[in-house]
Amino acid sequence: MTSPAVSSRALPHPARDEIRLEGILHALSDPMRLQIVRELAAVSDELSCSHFDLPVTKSTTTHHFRVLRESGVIRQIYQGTAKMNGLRRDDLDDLFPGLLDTLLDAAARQVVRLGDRTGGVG
Amino acid sequence: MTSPAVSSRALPHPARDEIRLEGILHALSDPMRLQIVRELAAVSDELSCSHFDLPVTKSTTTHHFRVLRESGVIRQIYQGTAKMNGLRRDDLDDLFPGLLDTLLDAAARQVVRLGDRTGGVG
DNA sequence: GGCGTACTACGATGCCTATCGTACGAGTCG
DNA sequence: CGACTCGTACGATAGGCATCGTAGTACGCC
Repeated sequence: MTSPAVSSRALPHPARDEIRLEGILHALSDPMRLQIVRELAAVSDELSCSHFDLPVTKSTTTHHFRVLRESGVIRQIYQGTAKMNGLRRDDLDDLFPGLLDTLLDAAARQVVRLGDRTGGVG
Repeated sequence: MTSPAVSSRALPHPARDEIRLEGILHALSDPMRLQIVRELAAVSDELSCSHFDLPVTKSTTTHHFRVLRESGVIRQIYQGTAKMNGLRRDDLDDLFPGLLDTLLDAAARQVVRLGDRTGGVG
């Protein structure tokens, strides 16, 4: 009633205090998920799941996004049929200052060093 | 000879260029291994495996140290029957500047925040 | 040589997880 | 309504991994 414009399908997110460092590290230890986070950081905006062209099926993509959400790395919101994904920068920077930027920098350095194409940012 | 004093049993370590960020994150996503790294960083020296009083058997302890070594986080050297462990600060700081310190800081903050005893440093 | 300590190697076990395929629900557009 | 797109849920599968126990190796000491 009050806000019928967007879908009200709610997605469970961990509260800020429930975010654990081990969970973040585990989530980012997967190359696919690390790439997702790099792309999200590059646009500093929200992207739909379908924006990402990952070399896995949609089922697996859903799985990876859920891992990122449940670990507290990203926030997911439905907008119609699309599900928008954004980094939880505010929460992460508050809990672990500098962690996200350092991890992103480390990932970028590795891409440069290895000449890897996993970045996909550019 | 030049250095016959210590055992020559060699342990396989990844070269600096072989160290991967994903491997580091995976290694540190385990609470036990994160605690080991925190203790090593606290003493900024080398510690034997038996120094650590982990709530697992020696077999499991060996396993965790191997994961840390094979991911490039620590260096292991035999000294007689003991096996000394030290952080690969030089390599890590060169490959990923600030990463190790940021991760250690994040871990410390979490211990303070959660009132957790997993630190064991003090 | 004999003994004790420190660590390893190997096999087993149970859980977690990355992946897939298929069937389904939610929303948009004609 | 009907069709299409986006994403989910569920089951299956294969591989990884944290853990253990036991047997064994390397080293130092007496």
